[in-house]
Amino acid sequence: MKTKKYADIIDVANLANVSPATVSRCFNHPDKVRPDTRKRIQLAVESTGYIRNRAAQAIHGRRSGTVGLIVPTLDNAIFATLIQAFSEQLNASGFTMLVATHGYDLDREYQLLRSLLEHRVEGIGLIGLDHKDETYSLIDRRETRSVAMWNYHPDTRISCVGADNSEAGKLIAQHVLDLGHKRIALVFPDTFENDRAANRLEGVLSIMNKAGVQIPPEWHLNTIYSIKNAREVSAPLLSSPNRPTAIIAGNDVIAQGVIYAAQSLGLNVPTDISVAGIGDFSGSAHLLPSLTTIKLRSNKVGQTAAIILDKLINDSENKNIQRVAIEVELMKRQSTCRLAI
Amino acid sequence: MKTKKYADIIDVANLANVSPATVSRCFNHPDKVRPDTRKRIQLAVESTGYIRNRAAQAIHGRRSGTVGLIVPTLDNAIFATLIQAFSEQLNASGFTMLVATHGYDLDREYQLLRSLLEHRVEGIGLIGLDHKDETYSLIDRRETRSVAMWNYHPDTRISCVGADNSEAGKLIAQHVLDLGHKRIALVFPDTFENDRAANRLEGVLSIMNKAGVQIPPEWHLNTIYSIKNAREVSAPLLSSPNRPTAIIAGNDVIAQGVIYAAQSLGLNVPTDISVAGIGDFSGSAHLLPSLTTIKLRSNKVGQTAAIILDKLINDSENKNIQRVAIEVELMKRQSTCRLAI
DNA sequence: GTGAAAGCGCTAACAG
DNA sequence: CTGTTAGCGCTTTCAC
Repeated sequence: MKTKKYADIIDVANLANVSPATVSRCFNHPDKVRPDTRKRIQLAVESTGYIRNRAAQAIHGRRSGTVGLIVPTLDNAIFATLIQAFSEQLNASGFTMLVATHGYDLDREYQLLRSLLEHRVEGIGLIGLDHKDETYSLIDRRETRSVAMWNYHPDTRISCVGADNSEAGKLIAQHVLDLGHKRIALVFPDTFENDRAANRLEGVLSIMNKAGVQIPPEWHLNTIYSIKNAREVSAPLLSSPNRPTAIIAGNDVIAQGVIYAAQSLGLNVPTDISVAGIGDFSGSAHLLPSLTTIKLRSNKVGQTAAIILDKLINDSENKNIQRVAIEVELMKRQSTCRLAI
Repeated sequence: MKTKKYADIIDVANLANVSPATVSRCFNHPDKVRPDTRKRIQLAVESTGYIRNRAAQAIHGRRSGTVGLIVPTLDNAIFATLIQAFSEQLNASGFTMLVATHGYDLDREYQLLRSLLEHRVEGIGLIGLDHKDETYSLIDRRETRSVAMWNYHPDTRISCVGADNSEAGKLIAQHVLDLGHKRIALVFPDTFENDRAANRLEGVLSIMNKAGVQIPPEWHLNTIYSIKNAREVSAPLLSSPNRPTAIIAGNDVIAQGVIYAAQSLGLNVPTDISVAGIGDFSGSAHLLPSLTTIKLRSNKVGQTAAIILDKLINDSENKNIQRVAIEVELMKRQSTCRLAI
């Protein structure tokens, strides 16, 4: 004797006096089932406590109803907004999101992609454009719909949507130059396997170069994404008698650390030193002083990416690579000011 | 003629000159397959580009290899650390995490639970202890291994691991009282469908009561989780001539908003007004002034929860409800000080 | 240690 | 509109 634990589609069918096929149809093509039959099935579902088995659905090579997302880390305000928007938009299209984090290890990213593919995700969201060749080939080979978020680039192997980080770097650099600064320092995260930071830096440097402004190597500081580290790393620079008049930080968290370093050394931001960030994180507008930065609209990036992915998955037509640049915008606020003469 | 797109277990079997059954065994019980056979299969897997189909596995009522996580939102530093730790520990046990967000809507949470169950997750992580009765019954009915994170309580329907938020409230309240304050205001988020905030508030109030300190209703402010809103909401209170000498905020983000409100009104924190938070978010130690708060160790909560869930899933023995309280700790920092006489 | 065969729960034709 | 039939890709008894 077999004791089934949970109701399956057959139990529902029996109770509703229809065939399993009809029950199945009722879920997948409700319009093809007569309303009263539908109601009977609905009732049977409730009274049996039946819960569909997506796995059994997915086996037909059909929809698994999941989309994978691979991010470096969740423990970071940086991606939070992005992921939230991505996830919400995806949910609205009926997908459930499988998330995995690789901790900035691209080998791990490849492994995670394989693992998500085992779950037969219908699409993949990635962060950035810097991925292993294996990762790209696997995506190609399985023809996995995919979209890279965060970074826009006109020439990519997969669809992408993101801010033009190079443009962001240029904008903030130009702003600082426009204020008359020439003695400028940089506090950036490591650009290794982090193309966002690399692009921003490249943007900043290109504008500096064009303006003929040199940044001495010892004024190009390296930090991790942490207020604490940024603060520690920039303190020596700020306490030097020969300090810069402006600092451009690789992102807002770093900028916040720099501001704290300055303030605890008794420097006024911005009159003693201007500080600019990139990212416009939630909260940046409400710091004291409020932070001049570049708005990246990460929620729009996440949402747009989800829409593109949905289209890639559902429109058998539009299989071409889509590339969307989300505008960046200079947010002039209190932490930067014109250089006193 | 059938054109299969991707290699399946049969292709692998043919290439390796074994039966599909052996290939399957090779994945699931490698020790039951001779090493050289195993190697041959391994080779065939690589050359065919075969990727296992978890869905087909899951259909046998066996492991889906996924665990579900339902959180109110991802767009919030509050849960980021927790989720990251949970996810990492889960990954270490070989699970992939399915994440869904309900935006603080508990009806939606129930729907998401159903949806995750459709994917046959092997376990569920939830935030908080406040859930619909349907949610709890569904978990019971399907005997879903589950763990509630964030909040500890000695009497729960499912396993839980979290900080004792009531204790956190008590600790911070006692600290403020110990500093001699009697004119104390509260800035808290809405406690509706948010048991963490409710427990913290209850802890604070119980200590206040015990000490005979009354908090006038107009000094009990309500805000959402945002620096901006907290700042706006607390400004009127702070600019009143008859202002409190200390403010306890429902969490660190709110506390930061309160501090900014005070500072932009020209008040010194802590000499003019003490401000305390709860949570010890990353960054709180590096604010200016650094924030006195209660450390909640959310990474430990997430990690412990994942370990418990893994145990619940894999140890057929230990099916009892587990409850773990993660210690809270007062972090005395610069934003509070003894009341000047 | 390995293969053959019988499903797992569901869905997509195809009839009716 | 609904039922019948034939699998999807894999795992698991049972033999061998």
